[in-house]
Amino acid sequence: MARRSDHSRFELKEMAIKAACRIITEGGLKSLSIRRIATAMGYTSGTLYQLFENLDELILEVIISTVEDMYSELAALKTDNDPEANLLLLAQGYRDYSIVNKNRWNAVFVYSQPDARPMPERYQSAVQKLVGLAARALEPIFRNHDRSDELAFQEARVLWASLYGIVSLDSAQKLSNFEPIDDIIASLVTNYVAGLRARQV
Amino acid sequence: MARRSDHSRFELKEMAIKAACRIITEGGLKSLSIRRIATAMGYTSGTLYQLFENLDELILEVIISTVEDMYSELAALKTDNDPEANLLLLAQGYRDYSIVNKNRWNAVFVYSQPDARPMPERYQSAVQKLVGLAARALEPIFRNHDRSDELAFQEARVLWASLYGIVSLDSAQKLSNFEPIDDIIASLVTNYVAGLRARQV
DNA sequence: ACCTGAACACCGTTCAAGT
DNA sequence: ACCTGAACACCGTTCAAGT
Repeated sequence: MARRSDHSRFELKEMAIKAACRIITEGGLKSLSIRRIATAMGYTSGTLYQLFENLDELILEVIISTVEDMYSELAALKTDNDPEANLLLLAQGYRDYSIVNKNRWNAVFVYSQPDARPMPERYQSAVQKLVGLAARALEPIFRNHDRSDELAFQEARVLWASLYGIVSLDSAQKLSNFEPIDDIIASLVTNYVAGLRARQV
Repeated sequence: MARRSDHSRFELKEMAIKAACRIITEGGLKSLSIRRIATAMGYTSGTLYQLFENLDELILEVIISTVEDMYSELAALKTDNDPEANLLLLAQGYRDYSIVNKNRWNAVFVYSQPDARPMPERYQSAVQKLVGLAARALEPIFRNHDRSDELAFQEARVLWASLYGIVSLDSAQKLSNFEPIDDIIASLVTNYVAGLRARQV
């Protein structure tokens, strides 16, 4: 072997990320390993270290592409003029995606940078785009403000983080599940929006 | 060696859980291993399999005791008569605990049962007690209802899950942190309570 | 009965050696 | 330059063997 050059560096990276994605989809993040990815690609583990710093960097790529993938699903949803209805639509889309792509989305929940470093810029901007969808839905509420977009984005971030908590607890079955998750999500959105409205007067 | 009986089965379990707790506190969940716990106890790894089914069961004990520990901290907080002020107090306590006991609380976030099984009863009831604190704070809002305690508990669960999302995203630095976490928490509590109030009329 | 330690089947990561 | 595969230092888990 050695010196095959069947694929460009770029192609190899793509192959690795795709293989990792498939392994996570099938067996969850815990089942992922460098050796397994290498085998799935038809290479050996050493090769992966020429493409990525380490396993964490590779996982990060899967995470980011998953967030981006969710964005394109949510962005395609038909929108409503009413902020509450719009947000409910987005939240249901979020929940649907996290159920259909359970293992992949769970990886997004569980992954964290080694040594408590912050998540990289590329991840942040992928999330930013998702939060932006909620922000646009909220904007009508802040019509009378001069900085309506900024305010909407702040509140959208709160809703995003809250939804993240609800869905992640539900997915790990960490919330005694007497109530269906849809009711919990509806409760969050309805009350939060009602609160924003009440405080705008 | 072999056959020492220096400690009862119960003592050994306690020792193992305490050792695991210390290792997690110092190096995070990732640094925990059966072998490391065994060494810290002065035993070998085989012994731990007479005390616990596997590593997951041992981690679960640490998780539960951490949730219980947080409960006793939050339960000791002095309470206010106003629901909003009371909830803010609890939420700040939650945040404080998660920062002071960062690695331990992070383990609570990250841990999930193998094979997607639900979390066991003991964990659920430990969480239940925590949610109960928020439920009691909310009750004045539902005074006029016949099932005020049930309603309060449902809404408390929504707030609990949302707070969980905010703190976990912040702890992993997954939320572009332009806003301080205290503002995000305040925004959640204020708007949610305002919404509940507005919808009670 | 209690505990050990070797054994098995895995890991992530590095790097000299081959083409 | 590209890729391999052995090597290192770890894993979780099992279980025959010792006292």
